[in-house]
Amino acid sequence: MSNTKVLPLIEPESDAVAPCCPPLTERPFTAEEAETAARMFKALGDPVRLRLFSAVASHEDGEACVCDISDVGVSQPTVSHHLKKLREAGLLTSERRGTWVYYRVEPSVLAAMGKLLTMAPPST
Amino acid sequence: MSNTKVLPLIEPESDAVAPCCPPLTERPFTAEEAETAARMFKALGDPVRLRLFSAVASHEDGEACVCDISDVGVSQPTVSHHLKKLREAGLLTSERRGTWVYYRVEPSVLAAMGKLLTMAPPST
DNA sequence: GCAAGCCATCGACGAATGTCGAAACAAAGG
DNA sequence: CCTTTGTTTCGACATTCGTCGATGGCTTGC
Repeated sequence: MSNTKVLPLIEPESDAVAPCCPPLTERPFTAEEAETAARMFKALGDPVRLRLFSAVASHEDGEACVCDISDVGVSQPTVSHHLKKLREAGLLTSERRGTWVYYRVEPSVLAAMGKLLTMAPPST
Repeated sequence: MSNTKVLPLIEPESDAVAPCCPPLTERPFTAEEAETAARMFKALGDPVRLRLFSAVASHEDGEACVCDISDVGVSQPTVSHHLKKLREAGLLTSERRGTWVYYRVEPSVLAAMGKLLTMAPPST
């Protein structure tokens, strides 16, 4: 058990994070842009996921143990399922430290989604 | 049944528009807040709807005829279905003028959703 | 090693969703 | 009127989604 490796923890899912699209108001989205952006919106389009995400985002140091945020009215497997969805959408990352697993928000994603929703400045 | 109440004319859909929630990062969302906010994110969580919304939002004067934005790769009834969903979520409004129906973005909603995604300012 | 606690995965189920073609509705023009 | 054109509604279908209980994998502590 010489499992001394420390950080092969970068998720393959993190490519969903990247800057994807201009503001929604700038020009009509292409099919590809829409596909990418919709994946992120969809991830936040469920009440339970939104509560979980908000719980992590507002928690101390921007990270939270699963055990701290599991009280959202659904079973434990369901919580785990939703956290996985949020991970796959690139909104959260997870890391195991000893007994517990900690989730953390990917800050660049919030910024990217925020920009999508900005109004275009009055063009001339 | 002297129902003299004055304003039953408000669309049932328009309540989804209102200021609903603090930034996601401020504190954990309540179940109610999550329900409201998730409805809006869900509406944008489909690629076709996102393209339609973007097409309207980026169109001249912020409004567009259905016939101008129907080229998103699905049948016309499906376009109509998605536009209805966006209306019900409070993101778009529609108005018939003669032969054509025009859709228009509800600007306050973009602002509200944008605020949800803002990072909390460093506390103290 | 073994029991206990935390978290993820599996398999199954009903409900919701996206899609279409056909049909209905509405306005405009002959 | 009747036809044409633009848009919505209806009915049906396959797929996806949210949920659960049961099970499995890790890590810690005895």
